[in-house]
Amino acid sequence: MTSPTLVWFRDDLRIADNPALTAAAERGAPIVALFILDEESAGMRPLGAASRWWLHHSVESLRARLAERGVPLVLRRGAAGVVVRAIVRESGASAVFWNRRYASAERAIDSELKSGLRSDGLEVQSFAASLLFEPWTVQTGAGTHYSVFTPFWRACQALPAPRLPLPEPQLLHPGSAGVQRIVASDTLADWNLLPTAPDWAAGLRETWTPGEPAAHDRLREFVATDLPLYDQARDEPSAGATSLLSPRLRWGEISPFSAWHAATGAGGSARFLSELGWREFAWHTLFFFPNLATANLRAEFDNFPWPQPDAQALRAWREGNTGFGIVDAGMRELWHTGHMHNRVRMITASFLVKNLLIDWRIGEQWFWDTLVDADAASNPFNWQWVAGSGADAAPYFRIFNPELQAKKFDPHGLYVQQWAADASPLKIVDLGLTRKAALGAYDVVKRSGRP
DNA sequence: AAGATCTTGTT
DNA sequence: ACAAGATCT
Repeated sequence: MTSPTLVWFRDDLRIADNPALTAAAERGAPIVALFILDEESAGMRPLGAASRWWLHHSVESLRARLAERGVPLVLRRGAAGVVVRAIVRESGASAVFWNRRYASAERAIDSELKSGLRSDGLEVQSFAASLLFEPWTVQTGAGTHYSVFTPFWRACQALPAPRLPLPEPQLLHPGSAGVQRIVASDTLADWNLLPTAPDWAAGLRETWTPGEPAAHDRLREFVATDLPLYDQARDEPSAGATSLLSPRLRWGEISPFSAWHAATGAGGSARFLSELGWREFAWHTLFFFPNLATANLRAEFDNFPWPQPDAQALRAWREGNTGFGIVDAGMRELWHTGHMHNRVRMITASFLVKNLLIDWRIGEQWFWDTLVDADAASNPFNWQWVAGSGADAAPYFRIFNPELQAKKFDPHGLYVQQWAADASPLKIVDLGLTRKAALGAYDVVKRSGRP
């Protein structure tokens, strides 16, 4: 019996353009695939509810597709460092391959495992798969990381172009099926990832098909029909011109390399590529600032005089009952579909922080819980961008006016009509007064930064 | 990835 | 009178 190669899947729930899986296939030995639900290791952020829903269906899709190719996907729950060692023992694996992760708790787990397994004599390899540019390869002239997007993205584009995506590896080796030891697996149902009592996921089911095949279908459709109009239409939430790739990228059902080359091959859109760039920049930032979700990137924002949060206002924001059509439409779209148009994310976030004066971390946590694309880097990065506390952030005095934004980007009210036709017109705040209050609070931050 | 207001240019 | 552009916050 040949000792197998263990491929540990994490944020890369795909078969195509999966360098770890391809390298395992080339190694020739049978493959055992593993996915761990790690709710135990120190520092792991618990998945939000919408993320758990997506994960369930995406893992199910991956399991079925690997099974068709003769590769068992073992599911286990527990601290990854312990589980991987157990699976190595149980399977008799002599090599362990995975694609890299970039958040700090995950990196700590992975590097400890890599050195531990290697000193046990195993072959361990990690691969670049989830980012176009490894964070440490993008450096300023001074050898530091970037804190402003434009020079960051310029530096990325001066690096060698992103590699071509890898084709699906050949996984079925004649005679290899069934020769592996059987390794016990949880069932997905054991993990209780889906909501019950109540089952609030009907809107998610209507909206999304998780899994690699649907991700590629969407990419093809986006490139063929939406990309030509992208630059002009991406900011109109009723236009349906955005890629809808965010949850697929977050879970790695499709790689950024596939998205990059599909877009450039179709004539490209500098704007769409730069959106991929913002995703890169968010991960670049998280890599060098691991507390991005909890700490202000600009330390002077620690002096922001947040008032006691208004529980009623917060609830109205969450439920889409603020009386501002575009805010309410966005929050309802989010609740129903687990997604919100990018422009509207900025508007609703600005409203929470700058009109309700509620700490960006509270909004970030709500998005974390309700977005199917909740991403450990992009979500806190973008909240800090809106709040003004982040990297290359919106200046503190840039306060969106939701009514002007609606006039500009939803001039016919189609988006508001779609999501908030029945919303109450009663406005919970005065935009002018709350704007002044926010400017006053930011002034405190500004003055605190001076000697 | 902005808003308010002031300035300049065109009817 | 109004719009586009510059400037400050």
